Amino acid sequence: MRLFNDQGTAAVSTNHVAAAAGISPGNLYYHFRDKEDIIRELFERMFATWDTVYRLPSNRRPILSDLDALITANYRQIWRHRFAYGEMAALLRGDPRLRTRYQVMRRRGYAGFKSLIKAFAASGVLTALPPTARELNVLTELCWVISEQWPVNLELSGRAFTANGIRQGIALMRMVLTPHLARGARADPL
Amino acid sequence: MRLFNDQGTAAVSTNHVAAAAGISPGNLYYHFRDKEDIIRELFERMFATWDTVYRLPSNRRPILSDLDALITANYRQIWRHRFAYGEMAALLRGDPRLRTRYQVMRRRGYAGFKSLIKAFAASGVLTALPPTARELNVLTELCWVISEQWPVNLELSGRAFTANGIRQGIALMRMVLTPHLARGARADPL
DNA sequence: GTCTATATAATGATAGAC
DNA sequence: GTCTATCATTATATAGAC
Repeated sequence: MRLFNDQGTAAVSTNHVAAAAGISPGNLYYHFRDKEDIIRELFERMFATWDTVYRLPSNRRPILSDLDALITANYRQIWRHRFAYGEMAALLRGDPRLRTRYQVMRRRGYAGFKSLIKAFAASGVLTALPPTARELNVLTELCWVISEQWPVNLELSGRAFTANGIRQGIALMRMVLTPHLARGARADPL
Repeated sequence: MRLFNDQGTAAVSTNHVAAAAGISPGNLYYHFRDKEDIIRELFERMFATWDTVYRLPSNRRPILSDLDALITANYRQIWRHRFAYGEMAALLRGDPRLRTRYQVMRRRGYAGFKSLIKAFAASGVLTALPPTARELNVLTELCWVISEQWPVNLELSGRAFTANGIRQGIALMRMVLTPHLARGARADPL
């Protein structure tokens, strides 16, 4: 994953992976059927983290700072797997099996995202959610796109993924959500 | 560009490009130094279109429908060059020269984006722009990320880039801009 | 400018010993 | 499970004739 994150999947050969892992190419092919299989495994590990990352405190009602924490955790998560998000379209185009799998997990993730938004609404953090289901979908989609793309976008612009970069990303998400925030919460400092 | 859009740059060899162009591989290398050079040329053609696409009517004040038209034109433009946006990070990582060039053009494009937003504010379409320069930057960045990523995102989710897909993209951009729209303009149907 | 032919190198992947 | 050795294929890129 480190190699893929740093150089992109196309620039990293199976020989490189084997060398970095400290094993022989032959041994690598004992553990993985082919290169696509390695990438699929990395995707699965990524999917597996989704359930734990996008989770609210179970012992109390979520508050605004939970929202910030969630956004931050999300960005870190995406950054950790940036090889995937930086060339997702190319990866999915080349591997139909991975594409199907991603789209299934994406739908699940999207539903989870919407649940989170609704949970923040129920707890009074977001008091002015869009009235129609359709608009709520648009809002969810908006959050999804920004979540998924902001860390890579940061890299593209030449900036680094630092605390400051994350802060800028939170500002973006806040600008989307502010019109839906409870009145008292809006003044919360970044 | 068609091959790259359909299969991704890594999956398309120079031999494929030559065959699709109806010339020999040797001839292709007479016209282009190497594969990166081909990609750089495609990027340059893309950059060249930016000035013509992101442009307001010169003979009158821009109105709300101009904003929608601009967003639509933008999405179409991105879609036409989706090979670039679908694997931008990987492409820039592998070609420092391209990275530098992209970042220069990106800064220029970002400044143009901000000018457009200000022009819509000056003409009364956007009446409630964020008060501080900092917030205006966040809004601009937000529009930029969505512009750049929505068409590819549409593809990733399994949807097609059709009139309907574009309409959904406009809805996204509208949700970002609505809090800043003039009151009378908000009721405008999609 | 365009071609054919080819050099060179790397890649993904396998065979088979241990 | 791990290795060495190697294969077949493919890709980029060049040489040189026309």
